[in-house]
Amino acid sequence: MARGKIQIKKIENQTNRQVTYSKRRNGLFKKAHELTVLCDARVSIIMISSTQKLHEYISPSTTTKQVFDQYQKAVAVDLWSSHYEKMQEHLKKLKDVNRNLRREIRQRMGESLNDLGYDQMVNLIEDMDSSLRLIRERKYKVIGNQIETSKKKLRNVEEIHRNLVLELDARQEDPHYGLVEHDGDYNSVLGFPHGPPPPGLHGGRAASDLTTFALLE
Amino acid sequence: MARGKIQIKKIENQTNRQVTYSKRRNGLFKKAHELTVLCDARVSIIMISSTQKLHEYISPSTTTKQVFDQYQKAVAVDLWSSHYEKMQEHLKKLKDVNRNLRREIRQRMGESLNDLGYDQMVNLIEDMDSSLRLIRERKYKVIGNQIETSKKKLRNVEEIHRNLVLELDARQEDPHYGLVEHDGDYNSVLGFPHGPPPPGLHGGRAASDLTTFALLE
DNA sequence: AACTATTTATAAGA
DNA sequence: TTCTTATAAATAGTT
Repeated sequence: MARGKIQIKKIENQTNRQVTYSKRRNGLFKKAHELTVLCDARVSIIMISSTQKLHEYISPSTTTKQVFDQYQKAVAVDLWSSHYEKMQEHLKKLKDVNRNLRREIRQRMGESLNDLGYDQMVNLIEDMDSSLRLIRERKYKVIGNQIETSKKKLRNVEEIHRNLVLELDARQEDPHYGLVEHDGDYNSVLGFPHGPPPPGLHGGRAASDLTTFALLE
Repeated sequence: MARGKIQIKKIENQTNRQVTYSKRRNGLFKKAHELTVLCDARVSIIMISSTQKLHEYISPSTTTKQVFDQYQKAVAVDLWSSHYEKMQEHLKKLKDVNRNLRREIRQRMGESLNDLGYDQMVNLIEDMDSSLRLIRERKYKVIGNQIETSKKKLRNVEEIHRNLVLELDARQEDPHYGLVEHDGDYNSVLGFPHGPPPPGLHGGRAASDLTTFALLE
């Protein structure tokens, strides 16, 4: 309507469209407000842009809800229920599921058994028995892993100990053998972070096979 | 806006107001429609005149209800603020509880055991063991009850049998003893609804102690 | 409902 | 987004 007439058809340029939307939205809201004041009317405008953004105008003399209610009375359409009802339904379903889950747990804990028929009870026992077997298996596996880990650590400690002894022997024969400065700390690596090292392990300096440490992890 | 500027304030002249309302309403709807087309937007306008007449514009691409639903989703928090938020919270809590319950059941079924520490696993096993004992106890009790019931039934049957035998003996001595018409059906009462009566039980007529039947239930 | 002088809205450009 | 401005569109008051 200015600097050239325009056709009323979709503006393809995204930016242009956005700008026009913003400008005309303001224009529309201004007109709506003038109408509200001049004619003592109530106006509700809700707009959703092509980017799904929502804007609204509502006459100061009322609320959107009031206008909606009036509209409902006139058109006999229920505008409010759908949202609320869906939520209520969802809530109810969740509560049901919840109740059932609780009951199942109670039964698995030996309560509320009156709800169960004899056959169901037999099934439950079978199920729990096999579950228990599974869990016990798992427990044994965990124990086994722990033992395995302990054994590995022990083997490593023994290995290091053997090396140290060999080294010591070598040094007693030749005091200059393999003398290298090194501040590695066996204790923390071997799982003795603060306590004294076990007998036979004199930590502090080491010149021997460092690849051993990689195996420790 | 033509032939003289006007103040934006209520038009007191009733007729004038009505005319302006009509003109500007058309203007507003036209603008709304242009906006709809130019910017690919959706617009809903509801107007209520000072005489309580209702007019609406809705973009052809949608329905008033759709726009309302969208509006509700966007601003529901403002409209039924506390209620809606509480519901949302409740829903969330229920979902959480639900998730935990499911996890517990899964663990009790020997799944998702990675989530459990060793001690927790030991506790679970203890718990399930004692639960299993409870359920087995219950099962044995049910079995016991069933046996008890069967025994009672058997005793009753024997009792009735004895009475019949006594009665028969009495009648053989005196053919007129206790002769009374009666169509009671022992079989259904004693748990033989359709099959033949067991040997020694000749159902059909009975003249003796009817209080026995009350005990059968 | 039509007319039209004038105000207002706004498209395009910055 | 905001400002500018030439021009299109809306409309107040009149008929």
